[in-house]
Amino acid sequence: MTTKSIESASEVPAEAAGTFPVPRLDQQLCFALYSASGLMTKLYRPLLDPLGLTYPQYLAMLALWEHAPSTVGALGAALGLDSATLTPLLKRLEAGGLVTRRRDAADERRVLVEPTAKGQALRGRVKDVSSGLACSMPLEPGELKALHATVTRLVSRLRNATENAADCD
Amino acid sequence: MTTKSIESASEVPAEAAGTFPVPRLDQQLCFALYSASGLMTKLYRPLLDPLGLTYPQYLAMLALWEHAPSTVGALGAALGLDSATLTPLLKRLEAGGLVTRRRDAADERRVLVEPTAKGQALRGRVKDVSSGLACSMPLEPGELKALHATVTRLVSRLRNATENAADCD
DNA sequence: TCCAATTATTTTGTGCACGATTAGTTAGTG
DNA sequence: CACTAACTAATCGTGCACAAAATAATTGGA
Repeated sequence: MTTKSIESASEVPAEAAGTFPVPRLDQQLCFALYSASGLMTKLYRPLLDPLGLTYPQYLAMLALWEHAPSTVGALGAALGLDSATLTPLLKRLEAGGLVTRRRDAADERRVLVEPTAKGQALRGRVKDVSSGLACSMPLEPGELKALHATVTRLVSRLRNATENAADCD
Repeated sequence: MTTKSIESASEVPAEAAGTFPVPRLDQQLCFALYSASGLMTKLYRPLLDPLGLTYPQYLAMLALWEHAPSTVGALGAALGLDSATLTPLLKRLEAGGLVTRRRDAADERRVLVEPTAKGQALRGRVKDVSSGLACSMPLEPGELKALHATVTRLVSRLRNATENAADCD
């Protein structure tokens, strides 16, 4: 593992104050998560393409299949997305005939989103996505479960951290 | 709320009658990784803003501090990014005076990227980013280390899976 | 020498994501 | 009855990401 000492050999001309110990890319958890997320999206792409969905659109449909009708705000809270991201995404889903968007009669500020019949029909084809993916998951079941639990815990705590936004400055 | 919290460890029989058992959002590892990655980026933002860096730009600088000069292709391999993504990103770093881009004299096809003095100077201020972040990391050290190891293994295997692209169809 | 294949970068088009801003609705106050 | 405050969604500008096509230089033959 120790591939050190090649780095400082010649190319970097040794700053006056000396080179600071910068965190290495492969030691950063954030980079590992960033890479894993990107690769998962790439893994989903060929499965979602025939369904006419992008990965975030797939997540939105999952949330709507679980609970509908749903307001844009509630959907954003479930997915961790801003309304500025969600609105155009939902408009594309609406353009594809998968969801409907309508003002809530009781509170005209809200917009209710709901799968159409076509959107519901997509539900059956999603099983193939999950099963096709499970077979590509290159971890043992127990390991995978533990990973999911840990990441979920991390997410729930990061949510607090980013909300408070001034924990330790 | 308590709709059957069993994950149905084997296959799904219920072909008929309407609603198919769609995977729940909070049971999806991919969604957990997606959320974690997004939240990490959000957590970094206030720390990187004063440095004039976005999160992907920060990753690129980390890679360049480790090894420079570097070709665009090598950088893309290290970060898992396409050159079509990297080129405009590097141009913005160049516009900010943090890196230089020049053709390789030995092989005019390549473009070499290297931090400027200003880019090197940023190195010292990055320590604050790491330390500021470590304090917000809401996991125990051991747990964090295990998580990093598992995600790293997942990433390396996903890389193969996405390259081969036809493991189990 | 010239031409085809290879390699690397850039461009184009589509979509995701966020911060900041704007507009409209609802509710609470004087 | 305005008038204000809080809330919801939409809009604008910037930046990230990828696939596919276009561009450019190098290399390897015939």
